[in-house]
Amino acid sequence: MENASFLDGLNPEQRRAVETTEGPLLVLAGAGSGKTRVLTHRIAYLMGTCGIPPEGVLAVTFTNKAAGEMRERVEKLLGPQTRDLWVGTFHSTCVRILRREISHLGYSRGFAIYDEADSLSLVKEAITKRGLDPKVVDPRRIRWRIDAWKNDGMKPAAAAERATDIDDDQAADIYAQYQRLLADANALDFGDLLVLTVELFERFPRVLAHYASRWQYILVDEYQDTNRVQYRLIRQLTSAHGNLCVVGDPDQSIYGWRGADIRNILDFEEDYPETEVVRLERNYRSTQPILTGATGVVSNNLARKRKDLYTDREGGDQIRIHEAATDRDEAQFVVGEILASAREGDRSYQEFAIFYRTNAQSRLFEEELLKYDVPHEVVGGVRFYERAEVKDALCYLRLVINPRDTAALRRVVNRPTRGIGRTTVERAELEASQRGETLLEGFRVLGEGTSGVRSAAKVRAFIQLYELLVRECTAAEPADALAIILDRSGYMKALEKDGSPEAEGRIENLRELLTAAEDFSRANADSDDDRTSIEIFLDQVALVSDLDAYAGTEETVSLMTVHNAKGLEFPVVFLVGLEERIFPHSGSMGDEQGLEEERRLCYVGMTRAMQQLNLTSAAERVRYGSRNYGVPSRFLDEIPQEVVTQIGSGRKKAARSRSGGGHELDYSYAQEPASEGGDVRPGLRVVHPVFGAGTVVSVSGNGLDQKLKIQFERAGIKTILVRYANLELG
DNA sequence: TTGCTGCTCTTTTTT
DNA sequence: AGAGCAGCAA
Repeated sequence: MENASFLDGLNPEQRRAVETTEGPLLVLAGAGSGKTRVLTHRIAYLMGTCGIPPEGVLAVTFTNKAAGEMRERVEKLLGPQTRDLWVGTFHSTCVRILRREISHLGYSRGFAIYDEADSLSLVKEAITKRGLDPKVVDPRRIRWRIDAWKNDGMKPAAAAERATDIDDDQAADIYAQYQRLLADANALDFGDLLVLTVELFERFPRVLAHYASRWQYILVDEYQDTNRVQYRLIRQLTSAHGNLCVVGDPDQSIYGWRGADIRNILDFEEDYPETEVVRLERNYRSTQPILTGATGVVSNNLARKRKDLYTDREGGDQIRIHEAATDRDEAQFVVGEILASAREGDRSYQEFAIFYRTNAQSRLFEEELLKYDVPHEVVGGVRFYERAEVKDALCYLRLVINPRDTAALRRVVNRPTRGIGRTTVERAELEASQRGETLLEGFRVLGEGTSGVRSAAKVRAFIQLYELLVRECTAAEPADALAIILDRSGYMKALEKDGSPEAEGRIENLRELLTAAEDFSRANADSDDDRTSIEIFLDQVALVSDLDAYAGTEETVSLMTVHNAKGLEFPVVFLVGLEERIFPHSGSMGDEQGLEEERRLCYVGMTRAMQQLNLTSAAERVRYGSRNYGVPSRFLDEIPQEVVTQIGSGRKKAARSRSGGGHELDYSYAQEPASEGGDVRPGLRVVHPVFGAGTVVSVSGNGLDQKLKIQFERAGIKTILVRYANLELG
């Protein structure tokens, strides 16, 4: 392999970022400046030119998808010698380490990974165990607090010590209880994965030494979004050599609420003396108006290092702003634009993306897209692996692997309903805690029950089912194990018997789960991991995000939150719901920090656009089932006006609608009817901006109210109000 | 114990 | 508007 090939096509700064292999390196990479390219070429350069073996490199990315893509791109440069190269998220990397080493910390290696729902139910239990009432002490808030502590690397003792008020005292107390429950269940939550890895390295220097000497070169992507524990982990791993390359952009720091600490990147040069700094400021993605607009917004942040992005792409469309009267109108506008642009601009659907601030906003757009048969893909929202039936199946599997997994057991014991209700579960819990045994043991005792427990026979049957599953599933491949579970538990049968459309959907989801499990086995056939196949499968499932499953290659319009849009790019972007209290979100407007993060989020959304950026808002919006009136986002005013074009109704219109009660129709799109100068009669050929070519079937109404029934070639029969339709003669 | 009804609460964003 | 939950009847 030619040495030069890893540097080919890189600009001088990118090249420097690749070639500076020794010591700490900070790459400040503006949006669209080719940072992924730098990372992949750097890895290839390390291995291909410097002769570093693959196992000597660790690359940490933000999502599993990014990890997969990175590995793929490195393989393209180097060939398939990347097996021992570790690329993963912080969480997946920690899981792999812990599966090998966690026995040092007194957990057993079959530990379960608890997601948010599992963790919440355990917090609830912890609250009760501390003699408090979950209705009074909000479990969600406590969970949030615990998570924040974990992100800061604080264990219960430290949290209790630093608690400054009664609330914190109480939370710290529950935190301690919660950790005991986790330990009893042999389970870790997301935060633990990081915290325990750091603890492991701290307490067992020899274990740390093993990994620190293995990974001679470490790369971290999206460094602006790392939290304190992640920082400490990286510090531990690089203590020996300091060969650390971090890539990030302070302007794209959008996870402060999750514990990301922007100090990590701002203080990097102090924390790692003799840091080389490379700035990537040339943008390869967007046209000048988009870049000017986005920079205009983010430069309103006071706490910001100055940075100048530039692009060679002069010209290009202005940023388009549309202020709709209602949220429904907004959705109609966006979908109408997509349809028109797909036709006239000759674009394929995958070139469009719709970004919103909150998941709940997706619904109207989905409905509208559905109405016009536009293929689309929603990223996020209700996650596949969190759907009730999918999670039920997985909990059976979890229980087979880890009999102490109380959250899984509680979930599964009466699914499908088998007569083991709340009372019986409580009795088993009592039994278990009295004997200091697991919940499963509690059930077992109940099942043997000579005491007059009415449900004893049913519990016994469940225990037998469980033992059967353990025998048949433990050594099986995940897909086979799941099939056995769904069969023997009667789960599938219960759904089939149900027969309702919802049940049909559930069955469909379970089939999809089986397919996913089969795909998994195929992909991991030659894995040299020392976890069992089921273990790896469960680990993966626990840590996948929807973004990971998102392919982005099919002929579909993409819908997602702005957070999920990070790292992606699209030719045409619609950033919607730009209203005060939505974007910026009401929850973040209180303090300057929160507001600045919202602004960065807006910047991230805007800079995803390559050619055309559309920003929309609605004056009136239904929220929580009631009407709300909004004001256009301040971010819209922060965009330099010379790069903006207002489309459709102006702000005056929106203001009128807001103050004037009855909502007025928007005439700005009204065109002269196609009938001008001649009669419209059935048989006339017309072209509609959205539905395309068609033939008039019938005419009704007069003047402005004239309606046409049109048979469209592609869209079927629709009734169209001539006034709004902007029809042309075809 | 189940399943129904009517009430509450939600919404930030997610590895 | 919709989901999730508590409370109640069968």
